[in-house]
Amino acid sequence: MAASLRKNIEKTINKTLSDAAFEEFLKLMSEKSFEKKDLLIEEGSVCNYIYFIEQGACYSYLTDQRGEKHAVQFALEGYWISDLYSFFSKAKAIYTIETLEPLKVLAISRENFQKACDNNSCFDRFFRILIQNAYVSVQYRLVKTNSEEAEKRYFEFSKLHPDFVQRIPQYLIASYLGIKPQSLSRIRKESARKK
Amino acid sequence: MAASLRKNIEKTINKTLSDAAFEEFLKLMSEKSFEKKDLLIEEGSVCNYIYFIEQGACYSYLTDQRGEKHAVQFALEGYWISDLYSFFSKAKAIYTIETLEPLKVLAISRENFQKACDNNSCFDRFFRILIQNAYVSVQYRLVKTNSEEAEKRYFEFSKLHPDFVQRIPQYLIASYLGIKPQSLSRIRKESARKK
DNA sequence: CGGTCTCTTGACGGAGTTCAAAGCTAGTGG
DNA sequence: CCACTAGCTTTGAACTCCGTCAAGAGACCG
Repeated sequence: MAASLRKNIEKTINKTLSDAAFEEFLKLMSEKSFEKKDLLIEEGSVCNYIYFIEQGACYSYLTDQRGEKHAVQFALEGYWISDLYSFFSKAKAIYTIETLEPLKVLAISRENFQKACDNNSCFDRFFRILIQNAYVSVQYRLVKTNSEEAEKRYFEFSKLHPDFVQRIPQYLIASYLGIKPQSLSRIRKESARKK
Repeated sequence: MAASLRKNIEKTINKTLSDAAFEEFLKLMSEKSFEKKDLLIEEGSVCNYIYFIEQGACYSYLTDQRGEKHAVQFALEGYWISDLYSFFSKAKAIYTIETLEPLKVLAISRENFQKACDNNSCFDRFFRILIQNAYVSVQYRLVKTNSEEAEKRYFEFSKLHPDFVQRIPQYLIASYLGIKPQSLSRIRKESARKK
């Protein structure tokens, strides 16, 4: 049970956990299930959990003043997702997290997160590395958004995340890339023509 | 000495450090000075330090295939800067860090970073929070880049970072915002007209 | 003061948006 | 199991924001 979580942690900190240490951590997490289109977090409410995806797919987005949604992150099996600012500061979340498929997650609350880190400092390290990887990749995405055209960004994305392209609707991928669905459709059409 | 660093750490982890703990940490850092236009890290070489800015200003950028530079981060007094991916993985850096003014920094090497975290787990926590804050703000910048027009991004930026607007050349701010200097000039002209 | 770097301004062009409408697809209920 | 609907994708035409090219004005430094 929760083998994927254990693997995820051990791979991240690059060392094995004792059975006891892992069991202790796992006790601090609760399993939850969601239907398709359910919200894990809603903008405006406080985000009390960090989620590890066991099965299914979801994504986070920001809603702008005109009511348009802008995809921020996708999460499939083995990914973590949350609104970290809200989680750590208890401020209102600015992002909403919505499922794309029926979802099974392991959730850790703020209090239990604190406990986990206090019990065993390797979890401070684990979350540091997790967030560090997320930071590095978001920073890269930002600089690419500022320096590359949409077409190139799309091909880099589909090379890096073929699984996302399979399972996530095109209009959300467009949003994630910072373009409109019409534009992505044209990019794909044009690239099909070339070949 | 290094009071600003101590304040920075204590504010971040939200508790005071013992003199001994801080001294121990400080011993792991070395003070370095740079002239204006010096490079702290160069794209293609391995980044071996994380830098804490004591005095001066610098910024990181990515150079694209056409040789154009894209500003990624600015750092003034009290900020930390590095190429984290290169630092942690020992891979070649993709960013260059260049001073904008004569610079005084405290630098921590990879080995000493490891020691600091091993000696005192509050540094694992410190760097987790530091990177977490950076992550939250870069993610926000990205979604704003994808959802707001350049004019609005510029005003949000100048409201949030009036000190940057004072000390950093306009063409670099433009680059940071993902637009050309000409466009930023026109945005500023237009806003002056309105008032 | 001369040269280089930065900022401004103008005219034009192009990547991506907007608006609109028509296919297409998948999920739902009869 | 099929029909219907809602949501997704595609396509076209006009438009817009920002980029590109070019040139000149201003600022800074040796």
